[in-house]
Order: sequence, then C-alpha cells, then structure tokens
Amino acid sequence: MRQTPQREGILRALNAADRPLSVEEISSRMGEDRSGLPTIYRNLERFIKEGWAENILGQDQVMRFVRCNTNHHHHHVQCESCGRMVEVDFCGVEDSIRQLEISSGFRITRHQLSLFGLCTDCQSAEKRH
Amino acid sequence: MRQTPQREGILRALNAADRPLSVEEISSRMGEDRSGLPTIYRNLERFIKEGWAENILGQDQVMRFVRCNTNHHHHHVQCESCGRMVEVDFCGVEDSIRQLEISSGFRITRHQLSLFGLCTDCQSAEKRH
DNA sequence: TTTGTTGCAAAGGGTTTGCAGGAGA
DNA sequence: TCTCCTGCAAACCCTTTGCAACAAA
Repeated sequence: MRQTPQREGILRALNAADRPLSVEEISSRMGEDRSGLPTIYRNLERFIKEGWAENILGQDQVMRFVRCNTNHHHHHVQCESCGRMVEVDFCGVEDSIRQLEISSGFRITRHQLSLFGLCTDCQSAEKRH
Repeated sequence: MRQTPQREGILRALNAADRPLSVEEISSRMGEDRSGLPTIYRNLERFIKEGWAENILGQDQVMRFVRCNTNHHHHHVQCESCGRMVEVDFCGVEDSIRQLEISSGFRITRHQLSLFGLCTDCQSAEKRH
C-alpha cells in the first residue's frame, strides 16, 4: 500500500482520538492533509481489511471508526457522557454462550457486546454537582 | 392511539415474522392494508415508544424491526444462514460486568449483546451436503 | 513510466419532513 | 365535528461510484 499524506493524516487522527470518529470528524482533524470524504471512506475500508481499524455503527446510523489496539477478540466500553471509548481485553460471555447453545439449539459462531456507562472522570464530575 | 388498518397491518406483519423486518419488507407483507413507507416509519416509532416493538440496526445500515415478546432485559440470537431471530431470556453478562467495573473504573449502566450462529434447521441442512 | 490514489461531482438509497386531504371516534 | 393519521412528494444525509488528473515508487 502506497504511503500518502492523506493516509498518514487519517491514521494520525484515529491515533489521537479516544473515541470513535465519524468521517467528517476525521476530515476536520487531518489538518494540512485534509482530504475529501470519499478518500477517507476508501482508505478506512482498506485499513479495516488490514486490521488497523474497526468500524462501529451508532444508533444514529452514522459509521464511526477507531484505531485497533489488539487484533484478538475484544469488546468496548463507552462513556455515555463524554463519549470516550476503551477497549476491553477480556470476554466474559463465553461461558454463558455454551449454556445458551444447549438451551436454544443454535450453534453460536460470533457475538458482539457493547457496554455503556460512565468513565471515572465523568463519575467524579457527577458527584461534584 | 387510534386504531387504523395500517397500524393493524404493521403489527400483523411483525407478529407473523420470525426475523427482523425492514420497512420495505413490512410494507410488502401488509397485504390489503399496505401503506406508504413514511406511515410505517412513523408508526414504528410510536410502537417502540410503547414498548411493542424494537429496532435493530444491521451492519448494512438498514433499520429492522421485531415485535417485543418480553419487556424485561433480554438479548437476541440470529441465524446467519436463514436470518431467523430468537429472543434469549437470560443474560449471562452480569457477572463479568462487575469484574469489568473494577478493572476499568467505568460504572456500567447498559449493555447490548448480539449473538450470531446457525439455528438447528440450518445445522442439519448443512450436514446433508 | 507505471499504476495506485485522490478530487470532484454526481448518483444512490434509506429515512425524515411538510402539508393537504382523509378517516377514526 | 375535531383531531389524529395517511399519502405523496420532496428534502435530507451519509455513503458510494465514475472518471479524469495526479503523485508515489
């Protein structure tokens, strides 16, 4: 894959972010290397294929993107107040999946867990009021 | 809420379905009571507010809708082959959430688990080939 | 020089809105 | 009759596509 200022800009934006970014947000954080939206979409598609990023479809139907830290199975917790998102390295679902396979008859091959709550900062901000 | 043929048609379509339906699909299953897409969107919004239906945003960015069977916390398993979706009445995530709250510092308030696999029918269909 | 990338504009496709006409109750 | 609801058309908005110009290597 060729190295271009646009690609560097996209990765820089994702690396600096602590939460999923929409394509618009990525564009506005690319500074000098800002590019058109189609370019960002096309490159993110490649990055996802390479395992460098993942996409998250929000309830507002907008696709957002995060840099991948690990390439093994993981989940995410997101703060509902500030939007910050953290990767969770362990998966506590596996045991209950066995149980579910027996009771439902389904053979489970894949799952996705999204966790939401309040990060430490927002919890203490909440207490102060 | 007023009773109209369109509303009955939408609920009938959802009741008869064993998988999430897009608005197009609902429309084509409403028979005599078929209505325009905006009407379906507007009514589904009401139904969701009333707790009669839930919406599921697929990876294809299309919103789909299912009739609610229970109004307490639950998850879904969907067959990746035939699309059939079943409600799962138990949640095995709660224990690992406690563990996660300690390790991450987040206070988890909400979570969403999506399970995918093969239903019994599709498993046996697979074996025959 | 070759071939992969970008930019621009336009198309696409699902969802939402505005408003006038219609039908529950 | 009085509202609420529906239909239609158009607007919206995010995302994708086509194609010519451009720039990595």
